[in-house]
Amino acid sequence: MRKSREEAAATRVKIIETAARKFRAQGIDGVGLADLMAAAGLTHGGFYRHFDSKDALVAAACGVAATELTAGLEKAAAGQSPALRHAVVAKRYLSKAHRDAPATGCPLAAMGSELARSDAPTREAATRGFEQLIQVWAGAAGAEPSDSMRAEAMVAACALVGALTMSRIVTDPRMSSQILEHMREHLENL
Amino acid sequence: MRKSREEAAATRVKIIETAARKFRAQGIDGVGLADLMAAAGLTHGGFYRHFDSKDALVAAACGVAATELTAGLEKAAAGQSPALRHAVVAKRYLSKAHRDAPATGCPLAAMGSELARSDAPTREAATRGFEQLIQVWAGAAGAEPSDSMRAEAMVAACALVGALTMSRIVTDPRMSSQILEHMREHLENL
DNA sequence: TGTACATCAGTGAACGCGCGTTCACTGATGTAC
DNA sequence: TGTACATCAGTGAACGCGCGTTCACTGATGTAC
Repeated sequence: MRKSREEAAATRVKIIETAARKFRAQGIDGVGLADLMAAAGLTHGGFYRHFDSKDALVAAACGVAATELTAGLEKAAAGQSPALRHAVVAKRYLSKAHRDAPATGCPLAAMGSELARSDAPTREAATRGFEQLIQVWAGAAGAEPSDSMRAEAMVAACALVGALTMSRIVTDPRMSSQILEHMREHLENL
Repeated sequence: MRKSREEAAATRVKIIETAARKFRAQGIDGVGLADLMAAAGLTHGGFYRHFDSKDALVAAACGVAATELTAGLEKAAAGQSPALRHAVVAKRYLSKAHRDAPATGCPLAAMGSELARSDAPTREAATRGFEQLIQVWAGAAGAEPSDSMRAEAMVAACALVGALTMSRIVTDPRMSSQILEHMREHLENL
């Protein structure tokens, strides 16, 4: 039953991407490895051929999720003037579509409080993801941003994560929409 | 072994306050009922004399945690001018002491992503807590705030939650401090 | 006020269940000659 | 290029463990007369 190196590499990717989706949708503790492997089309026994532990997978999944998110935002914002860039990123990140699809959205918002309690490799992956989000806001593809631009981008990134998280918690649909809209206006006029 | 009504009421409070601390420190899924009841000085069998389920306790604990937080902030901010009020609330909420003591801090930051996946009663308790935080920022003890003041307070509350959450995730201590400081400056100059 | 009895707060053992992890096994892949 | 053997990706059963919840039981509290 041995698979070729190529197939094994593809399996690994499949596991990570399945995990990235399921952890965001159901939380880290909410997903069992047997569940997860079945969703990836495998049995759970083979898991440890690819990862040392569940925690190691969490770190990998968090990294992939963050990179996919920021790549999508960067693509949408590429080539825009600084002001428009902020508008584009805020509109996309603070959309109802993003709020209603945590499985494919920002891992910092979908798993934030769980990440704060995770082990060092996972928090490092999350930190890199946050750094990427800051870069997207600052638009610093090439050049180093100034201190004040970087400070502003850090603030904006936190505000994005906080607003999306709160829009998902709140039970009143009207209030949920208002959170997204008000934060969007605030960040566009920054 | 029956206890008096007073004693039973005190036990209930003890369970809720123990839960409020432990859920914030270890996450909702990270705390078992046996653990929790032992921490409250009881055996786990008696839990269901007080609550229908773990979920019911989560909702109660979330409500108590939010009320204690906002009462503390309101007390510190009481009687201040609007501008100073924001400075006082931001300084306290975005302090390293708060960051390093999630067990006694804001439940929205400590359990945010888990709350987003919780049942309706818990999310309603969290929503009321968020509303309280908005009121504290707006300083609307008596009067109804204007639409724009309420919008600003909503934005500020989200930004507070997001910044505290991110400051706990990030592995670089310098960056963690910067998140708190930059958000504080941003909100003070709002 | 005193007595008889029902109530129920808290105990501790037990329930089925799913968790993360381990392991013997299979057989196709990869390697050495 | 062909053969012999080692490797290892994936299977499926099993491990001990802690989970939320249930239950028979104890005995002090609360109630009815």
